[in-house]
Amino acid sequence: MVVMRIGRIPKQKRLLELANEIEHNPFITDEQLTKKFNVSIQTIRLDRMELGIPELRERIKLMAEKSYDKVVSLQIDEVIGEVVDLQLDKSAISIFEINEEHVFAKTKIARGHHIFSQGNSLAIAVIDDEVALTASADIRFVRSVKLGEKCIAKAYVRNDSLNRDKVNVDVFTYVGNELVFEGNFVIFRSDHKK
Amino acid sequence: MVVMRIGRIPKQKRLLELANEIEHNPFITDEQLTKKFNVSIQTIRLDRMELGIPELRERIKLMAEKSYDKVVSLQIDEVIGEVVDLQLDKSAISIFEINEEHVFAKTKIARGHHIFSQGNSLAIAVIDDEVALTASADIRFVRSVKLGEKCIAKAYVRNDSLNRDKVNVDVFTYVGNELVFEGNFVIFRSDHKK
DNA sequence: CCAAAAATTATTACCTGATACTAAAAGTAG
DNA sequence: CTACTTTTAGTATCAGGTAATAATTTTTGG
Repeated sequence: MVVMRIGRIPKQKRLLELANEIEHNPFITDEQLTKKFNVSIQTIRLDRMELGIPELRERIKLMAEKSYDKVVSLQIDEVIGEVVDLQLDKSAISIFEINEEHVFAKTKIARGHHIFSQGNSLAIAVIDDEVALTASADIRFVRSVKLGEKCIAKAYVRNDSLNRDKVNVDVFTYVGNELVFEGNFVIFRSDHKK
Repeated sequence: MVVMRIGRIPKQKRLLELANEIEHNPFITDEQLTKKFNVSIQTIRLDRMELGIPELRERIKLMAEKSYDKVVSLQIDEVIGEVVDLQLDKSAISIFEINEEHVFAKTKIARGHHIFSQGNSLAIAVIDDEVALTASADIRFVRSVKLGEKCIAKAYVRNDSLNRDKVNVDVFTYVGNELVFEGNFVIFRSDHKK
């Protein structure tokens, strides 16, 4: 068995530390790593091989590609959550999963505005109009939503409105069959073209 | 005056198209650009110089750094907007500037949920408690907010509440001295420790 | 203690996508 | 024709690597 003696840190430990170092500083070169670990550049490269960590240039390229995709997808998210059903001017359903970036670090409970955002953007999406803006809303958070839970929002357009420029949309959001949020949104529409 | 004859596109036009090409495909090499524009690689490089566009590797590095910063700052944003004044259990003020990612592409009007998010997170921040959650809210979007406008949200804790577990917070958001949003938030607090 | 195995270091050739610089050729205007 | 701009060509150099082969050092089993 291979057991390193004193004087230099053992290989296994170095591998762990190397992976860690690159993780939280992806912009470090092999050259700089040799100084950190007091080993030759070849050792660093063998280590990277073993760990399956690509070279600096590949790493930053991957990061850039990832963020580039994100920018594109950020412009796609006309709706917070994924619309699974849409009947214009009638009803709509969207699904939104709560993950780390949506919760309070301490409690792992979703921040209210994300739940609101899902409902609000669905209420906007269901309105078949060029320009639809939220005028006001009356909302209630029935119970808190936790990390990992899937929120299913259902929006219903109330057609009892007298005024054609204002539409009432009711939104109910569920986790499973438990109601977690409800809201009544008053939406302004620019001009109804149908 | 320099006016190019037929056969090749004029320099000024090429410069514009080059900037455009790199803008929406930052991962293109000078070599690939020579084929697109049918000029030598030196010309491409002179053009980049003139336009102040860095080389491929610099470009993707900048993108990666930007996204790396974003990941870090995403975890900092306990509050949407920048808190400029905070008197716990009394009042708070935050500033939030509307930029491209917050508006509808067509109209350049801010999506309602961002305005809501600023108000909601400020209402949470002003409550001096370990766990504070939004129970319900009654909100009104007074006028639409446009790209580039700075929203100043002011939150006031109403201390007329009988129930110590529920707190009412009023939020008024202004652009300049125009009211754009108002909301009354009912916040649940876990246990008041003072 | 000694030989085999493991780990590390050294060396060399090569790659991509550039910069920096010098020089020459081609096109264009007056 | 000539002054000027634009474009092309060529060379040297760089960073930050890959790939492969060999040599050296360290460790350990027995």
